[in-house]
Amino acid sequence: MVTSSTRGGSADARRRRERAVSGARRELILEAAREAFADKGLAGASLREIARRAGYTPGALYSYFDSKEAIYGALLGESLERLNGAVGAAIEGAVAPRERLHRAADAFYVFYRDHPRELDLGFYLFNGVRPMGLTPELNATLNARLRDALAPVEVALVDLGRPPAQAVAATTALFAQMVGLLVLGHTGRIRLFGQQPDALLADYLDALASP
Amino acid sequence: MVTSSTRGGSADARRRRERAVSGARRELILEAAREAFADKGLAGASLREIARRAGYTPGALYSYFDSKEAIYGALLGESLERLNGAVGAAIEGAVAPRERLHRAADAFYVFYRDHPRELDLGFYLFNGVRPMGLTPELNATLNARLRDALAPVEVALVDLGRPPAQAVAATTALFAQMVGLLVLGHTGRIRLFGQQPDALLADYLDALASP
Amino acid sequence: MVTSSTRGGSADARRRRERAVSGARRELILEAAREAFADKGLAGASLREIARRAGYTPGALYSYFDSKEAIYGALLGESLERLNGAVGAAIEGAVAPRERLHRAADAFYVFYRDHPRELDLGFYLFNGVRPMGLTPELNATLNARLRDALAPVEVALVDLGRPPAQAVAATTALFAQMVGLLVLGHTGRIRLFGQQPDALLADYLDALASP
Amino acid sequence: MVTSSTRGGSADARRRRERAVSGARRELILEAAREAFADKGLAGASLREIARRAGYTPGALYSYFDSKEAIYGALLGESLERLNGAVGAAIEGAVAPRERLHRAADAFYVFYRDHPRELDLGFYLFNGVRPMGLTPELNATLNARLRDALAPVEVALVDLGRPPAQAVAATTALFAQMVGLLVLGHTGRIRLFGQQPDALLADYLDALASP
DNA sequence: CATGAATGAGAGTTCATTCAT
DNA sequence: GATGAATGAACTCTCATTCAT
Repeated sequence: MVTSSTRGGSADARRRRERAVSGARRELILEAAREAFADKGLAGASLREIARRAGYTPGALYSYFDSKEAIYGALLGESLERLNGAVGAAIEGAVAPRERLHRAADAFYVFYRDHPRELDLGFYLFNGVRPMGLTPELNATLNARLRDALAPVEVALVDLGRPPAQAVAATTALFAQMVGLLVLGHTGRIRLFGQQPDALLADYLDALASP
Repeated sequence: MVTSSTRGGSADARRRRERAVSGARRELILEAAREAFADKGLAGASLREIARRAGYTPGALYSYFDSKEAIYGALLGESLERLNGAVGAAIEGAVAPRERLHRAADAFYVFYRDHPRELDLGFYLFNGVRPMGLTPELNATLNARLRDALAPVEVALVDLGRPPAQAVAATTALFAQMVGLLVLGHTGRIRLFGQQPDALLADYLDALASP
Repeated sequence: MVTSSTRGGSADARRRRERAVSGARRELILEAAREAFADKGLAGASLREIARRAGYTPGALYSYFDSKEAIYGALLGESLERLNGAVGAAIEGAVAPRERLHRAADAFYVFYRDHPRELDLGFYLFNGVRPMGLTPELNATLNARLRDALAPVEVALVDLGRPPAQAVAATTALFAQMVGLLVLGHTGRIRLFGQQPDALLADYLDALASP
Repeated sequence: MVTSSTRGGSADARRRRERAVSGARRELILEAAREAFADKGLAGASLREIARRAGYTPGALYSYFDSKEAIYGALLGESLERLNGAVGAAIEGAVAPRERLHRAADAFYVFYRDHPRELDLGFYLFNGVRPMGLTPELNATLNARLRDALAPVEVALVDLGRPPAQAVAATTALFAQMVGLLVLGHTGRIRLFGQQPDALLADYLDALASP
């Protein structure tokens, strides 16, 4: 592109370049936050700890984020992107609705089973009635991306012949089932009953897909 | 001995009185803790806050509990007692297994739906792999009381003709379903799908009870 | 004794009996304090810890001692008694002044080398210019017993022909030498120089006893 | 690069200035700590007290030191520097070994006689077997500086014709003698014997220097 | 004599955030 | 944009001591 290749003088180009650099550094901070969460969980992911891992002083992060909660929010955003990516990749090439259903649900479940801290993050930010520290816009975006991640399940159910109203109800119930299994699995409560969350989910999906 | 029994068991009586008073004050502290949890959640229920609400100096609480976690543990213990009471009362007089199943599950669900902080408490104390400040004995007790609260469901399923192995798996799955619905309801996530957790649970139970 | 065997009624006898019992319990507390000191040092020998080891509640100790410092003072008193006992036993039967000198000094040194906490105790109580929490009477007693413990050294030096003024100066210098070796040994500082406190003391005593 | 050097090394200068200011404030804190020690001793020199005297909030000190023990360590480090300075200044220009011996030992002794809290500090930080909150590096440095302060004594003894092994033993013994005199002088124990620590040290040195 | 409870002060440490430079 | 410093509040917990019972 001409504009960007004309050397430097353009205020426009400079602005764009700066934004790109800034975005990269934002990513760097989020990466540090992700590692902090994975290593030490919510309580350990203090702003200081994140800054330390990112190679910054605490104050510097306020150039990129308005507050600690905002970092958490951005991190949750990225997490949801990865979730959608995982679900999308899982159903790629799956033609049969039954298979799509299984693959989509499995991808969703496995994503959180293998990254339990990202589930914590969502719970933390939506603790109590209203989200904490998130702008309404970000909140809406996050909600939409969550719905997106479950949409393939709903579509598959419709393709399996379920009426739309029933499909959305069944999707919601499956969502609840998965969240419940994840939480109980994560806290070790499920061992109380000598059960395996993975097997229980498989049973649930079998029942869901059968006519 | 004659002397001590003729003197009216005064030392005995005093000891009994003191224990009762002490127990009442312990309750008072737990009540304050419960309120602190309800008002401000886990993060807000600091030792200072609990002491303030109970009308005590922070240090005074250490006459009754060994640590903050011990208060949490006691609180969870009481919560589980109330849960068991609620479930027990609900199935009182219910003869038909199907009705017992519905009533027991409903009581469990409603208990946490109406006291969401007590669900948080349980999650907090069993965060990560190992419980935090709880003695192994208390931990075992808490686990047992949780199983107790779900036992009526399991029994009803057996009475409905399910083989034992299937009954316990179904109970666990129901547990997960309820926890999922509670968490999603509590964080408002379920509104995303335009669903009502209560209705979804009813559907789940209907399916579970049908042959 | 008649008085004490005539059953109970006498107020005198009762007073005496009570004092004996009280003294025994005082001893019990001091024993607990000694153990606490030996196990955990000055910082760990809190009033609570001492009470716990003695099988009492903290408040109960105030029936026997006016303050924590008073317990420390009494403990130091007992320590000095044992010190005098050790020194006395060491010189028993020693005729030659030179041998008495060696034995007395060695007993003194070994006592504190093997019970370093009791040296700490003395330093603690006389930290700063004036003793803390000790009555002047107790302070005078403790000082006198300390002098007593070193008196055999002084006597031996006189018996070796030293003029009195020189004997007391030499005793004081030996005292300082022993304290210095004990402190440096206890804190490991003496290892810096690759020396052994015991050997250094032996050299010092040899020089002292030679004409 | 031309640009950065023509612009006067402003970033460099700034960095240098900031480091100097920071160092000065560190000194200010250490000065406050020193005063707190002098006024109230080890027990009274709490982090809060030090911060108060320095005009800081308690938390602010953590910008300069990692822990309370680290402040103590730095303070001891400075103390040992001053000690070395005092000893070094004292032997400046002293040619005769005998005079060097006297001057070096006197300087060492007088330093601690006039600043008894700094002796306490050293004892505190090397309490028990292992140093408390000090890094091994700092510990090694402190040990080395202590040896340095006594090295002139050892050298003078060698210059007086003592074999090396005897010189180090004699230095250690002198060290112990001085520490003993200081401790006994500081706690007033030496008055018990009607002696003056300064005179006793003079006697000791005379004996040490004589053939 | 002894208890159990309570006080009030204080311990060291961590936190998110702000702001001059 | 980034630092380094600082705030101010909060954290859990421990202490010696007191006192009604």
